[in-house]
Amino acid sequence: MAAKGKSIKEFFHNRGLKCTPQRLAVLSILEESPKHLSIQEIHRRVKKILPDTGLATIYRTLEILVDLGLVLRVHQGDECQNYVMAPLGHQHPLVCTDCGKVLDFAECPMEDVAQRITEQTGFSVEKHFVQLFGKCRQCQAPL
Amino acid sequence: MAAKGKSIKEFFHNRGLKCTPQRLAVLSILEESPKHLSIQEIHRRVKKILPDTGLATIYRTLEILVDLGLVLRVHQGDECQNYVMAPLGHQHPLVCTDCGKVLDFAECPMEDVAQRITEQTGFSVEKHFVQLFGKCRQCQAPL
DNA sequence: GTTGGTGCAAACGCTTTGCATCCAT
DNA sequence: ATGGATGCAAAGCGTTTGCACCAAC
Repeated sequence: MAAKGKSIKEFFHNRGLKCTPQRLAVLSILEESPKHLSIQEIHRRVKKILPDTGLATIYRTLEILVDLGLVLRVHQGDECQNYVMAPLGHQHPLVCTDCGKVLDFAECPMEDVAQRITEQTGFSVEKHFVQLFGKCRQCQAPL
Repeated sequence: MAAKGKSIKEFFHNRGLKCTPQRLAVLSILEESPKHLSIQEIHRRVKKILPDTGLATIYRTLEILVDLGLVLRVHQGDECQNYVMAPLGHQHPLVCTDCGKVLDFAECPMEDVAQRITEQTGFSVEKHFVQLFGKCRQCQAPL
């Protein structure tokens, strides 16, 4: 996180994109949030830092960040517009259904499964989408 | 599928719901489709059988069918309003990104993973959402 | 005969778009 | 300086809702 400022800037520049305060704000908000956020919530938080930010900018920014692979879109039942920072390696979200917090787990059993599916059905698996839901340690604890 | 007509009817009645031609039409369309369908596509097909069917009915019907667990909502990238018949046992969809066809695979490695996650993090996994994407045998074949 | 279901059309709300302005480079 | 990014407001469009009528029970 320390040298992130510079590398992010380069990251944008290398792709012919500008590094704007709005984009940095969205990134920093997602980075600091343990749970996925809705577009509305992201907008609300960005406006605390940059009060004039329009909702359209949030939409445009998130689209770019998802394209860049920095941010992940999370689908949960009816809720299809939630976003989290993309984990660095290959990981999957572990979403707490109580508090909405998101952990990650790196272990991925899908490679093996994919292999077997290809052998059995001829279907070649190219990607997978996995999300786990449950209760985090705190939310399990009696209050 | 033979004695389905009667059991479906009872299925609705047992829940205080009526068994209408529109609901049966949606079910039969989903049953006969190997791939998931969008709301618009379902509407189009229902109208071939019942020309006066309104779009609102499709929305209302799908919501009920999903609640009943008969139908599954599929999320694929930006497309969040696609529906397939729910597989009977515990299965996961295998979606072909070319033709949209959906196969199922019953093998589920998640139980083991869930166990290990609980041991390592204290997070208790209650459910999981898994979708695989790739190319089915036909779509891999050279044309 | 009841009551839930349907069709229609209007309302709604989220998302996208056009355009003038601004600012990162 | 200049082209991409932003803010604003309007347009667009998928989804939901209200209500009168209809049909399953």
